Amino acid sequence: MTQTVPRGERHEGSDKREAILDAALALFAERGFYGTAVPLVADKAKVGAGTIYRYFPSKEALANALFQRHKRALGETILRDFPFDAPFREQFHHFWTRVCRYAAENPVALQFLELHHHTSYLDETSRAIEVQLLGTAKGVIAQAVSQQILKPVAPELLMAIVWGSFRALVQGGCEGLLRLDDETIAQAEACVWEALRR
Amino acid sequence: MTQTVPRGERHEGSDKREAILDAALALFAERGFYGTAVPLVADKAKVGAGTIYRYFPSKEALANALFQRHKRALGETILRDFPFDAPFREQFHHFWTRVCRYAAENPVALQFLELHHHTSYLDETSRAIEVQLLGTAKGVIAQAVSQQILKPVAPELLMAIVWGSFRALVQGGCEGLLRLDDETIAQAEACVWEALRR
Amino acid sequence: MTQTVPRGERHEGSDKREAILDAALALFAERGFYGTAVPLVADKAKVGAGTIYRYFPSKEALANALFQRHKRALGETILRDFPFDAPFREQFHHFWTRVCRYAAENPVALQFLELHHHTSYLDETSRAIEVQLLGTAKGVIAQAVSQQILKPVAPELLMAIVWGSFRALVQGGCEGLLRLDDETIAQAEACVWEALRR
Amino acid sequence: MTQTVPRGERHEGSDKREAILDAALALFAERGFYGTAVPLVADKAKVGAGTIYRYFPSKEALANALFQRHKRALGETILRDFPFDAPFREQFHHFWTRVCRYAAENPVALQFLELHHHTSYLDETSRAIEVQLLGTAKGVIAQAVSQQILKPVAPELLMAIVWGSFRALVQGGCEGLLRLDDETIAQAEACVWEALRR
DNA sequence: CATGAATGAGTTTTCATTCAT
DNA sequence: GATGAATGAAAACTCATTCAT
Repeated sequence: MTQTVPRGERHEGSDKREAILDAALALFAERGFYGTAVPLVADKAKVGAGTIYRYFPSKEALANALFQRHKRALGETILRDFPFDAPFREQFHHFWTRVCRYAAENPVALQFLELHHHTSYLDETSRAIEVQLLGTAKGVIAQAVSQQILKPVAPELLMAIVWGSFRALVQGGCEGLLRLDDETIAQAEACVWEALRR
Repeated sequence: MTQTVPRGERHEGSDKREAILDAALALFAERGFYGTAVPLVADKAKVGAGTIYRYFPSKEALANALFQRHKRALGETILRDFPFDAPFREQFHHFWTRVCRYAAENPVALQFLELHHHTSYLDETSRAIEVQLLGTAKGVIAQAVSQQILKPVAPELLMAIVWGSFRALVQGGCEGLLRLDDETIAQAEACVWEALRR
Repeated sequence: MTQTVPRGERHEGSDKREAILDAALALFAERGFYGTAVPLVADKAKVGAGTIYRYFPSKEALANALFQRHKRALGETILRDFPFDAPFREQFHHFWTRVCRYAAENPVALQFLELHHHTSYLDETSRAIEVQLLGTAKGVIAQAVSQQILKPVAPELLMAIVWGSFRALVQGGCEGLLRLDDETIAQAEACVWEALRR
Repeated sequence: MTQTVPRGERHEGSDKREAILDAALALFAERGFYGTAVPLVADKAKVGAGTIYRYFPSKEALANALFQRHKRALGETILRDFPFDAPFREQFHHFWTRVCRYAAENPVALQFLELHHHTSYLDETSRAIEVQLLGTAKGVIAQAVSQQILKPVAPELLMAIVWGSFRALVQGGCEGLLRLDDETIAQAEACVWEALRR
């Protein structure tokens, strides 16, 4: 019995914990937070209902752990190797490619992250992560606007177009209307770029 | 007892029914379907909890009535005087202006219509309305694509950009990041049009 | 159907509320707070489990309402017509007679009031009532001590003897070892008085 | 592995068993039987939750072991060297001194023994010990009554005064209102004796 | 018709007990 | 033997729905 688990990891990397997070992700994404009963998560994760409470103090805490995990992963996906010094066109390409590839590989996570009503159960930490990412994005966009690379409109408007298009793409992908293959991603990038650029 | 109600409308136009629908709209939009308790709707509508069940057979039915009412209104807003024979650019202008104005006037309705998890409680009728609107839109777009007015990509992709941008705009408006005034609407139209056009 | 309930009493005097309080009193007295499940109270009160929560926001609140009601009643029993200006012997007689008669008529209430572990769920109001009664008692006793009517020992010691004897009497009554008839009450008074008096 | 355990004691004298009993005593006394979770006992005893079940078949059994241990100890404290042939006054002195000293040294044990709701989980053995002690006491008292040393009232009444006063004293001690020093014990004895004696 | 008190099935959460390690 | 993670039955509490008034 060769144990592949090297460190003294109690909870963080536990099998059950992962199973619970995965089950919760799928169910929350499909049915929403309030529409998902805890025993349903337990069943899907193949653990007892009580077990969930050994890993998370409450249903809310579970949702927050989930949100933070995936929001952080998304943030890292975008920011890893981000070409801060390259021209904005290239920055946008980086962003779009990464974010779409992430969505293609984790469609459910995206679906979950973009749920409404996060507000009612997300804690400070979760909100802080969100705010920070948005702030970074806004900074980059605002700079490009002032450099007359992008259309002379409010950065928030451009961000809405970019992120709204992306979200709709992902949702279309989940509903089977669209496939998020490389070609579609590239086409979408070209379209959205036209919306942004001066 | 002088009845001011002229026609045989028992329920359709009743004050209470309207109050219930309004209250439910606000609450569903804010807290979601599962996050909203029926007695809360009753309180906000200033009727007894039981009264809701005189107008709607169930909470689900209430949500469906709400969905259908506002989806239909949105559809009519778009389709009334729709310039089917005008050039696509003008059609898009018509669509965008109408839909944005509707959103500016009924932000909560839009918020509600775009909730996730409608799927779990919407009935056939509600889904049919949705599908029909989407079908019409897709037809118009596909035609414009084949006329080489729009970029040579899947109509679904273009629709995602249009509707996704619109949704994000509305949400930005609701969150106070953006104001949906005429100038913003016009700017957004110009941006999105660039995304679409060949 | 002659309604004897004249005023617009919603909750305070409601039948169900009374039934719940009575059921809870009996069960808490018999099995303790933590040993009594809410549905058990509901069953005994012949109401649905949910109904309890229409009258009391929580199990704790129910226990507090119960405690305050009976502690107040006990306090009033003692203090009504209390002969503040009479000699202490007469004051003691008043106290002992009243308190024993109250116990004979409400043995379960007494049993409940003297439960351990009230501390963990009683709120400020409940505690305040308790403290006030004890304060009054201590004042009266301390005065009698300083008048050399009672033994020259700490008032707390005398109070412990009085109240401890009384409690044990009541408990003996509940367990069927003792009957709290007038003769027993008088005998006990005589005994305890000897413990107190100089 | 040098075993320091001399006799064949597997369980009886084990360190862990003692730790569990001590932890349970403190927690049961403070929070009651139903208010105390087994894992809490395990934590306080610094053993695994499962370990408790190696020493006691159930939570109830643990409570019974605890009750029997301390009730027996109390009984032995009273009965060791009990002057059965001495005059009753001396017997009472012996009893009162021993019992108060025991309480001063083991306040928590006393607090536990006098908990309500023992009834719901105590077994036959536990009850038998209680009954036997009470029987002995009653015998001694009844004899003194018939010898016209004590007031001509029911022995149960006198016992209630003695034991009730004692309990209240101990409780006052636990709550910090009273200190169970030798002087207080002596004063209390004098007071209670006046209550008893003819 | 309108009501809102009443309900019990369902929700989140706890905990005595078990069992693989 | 000892452990503590795992569990499911049961706890406290909520809420969609009904029904007597």
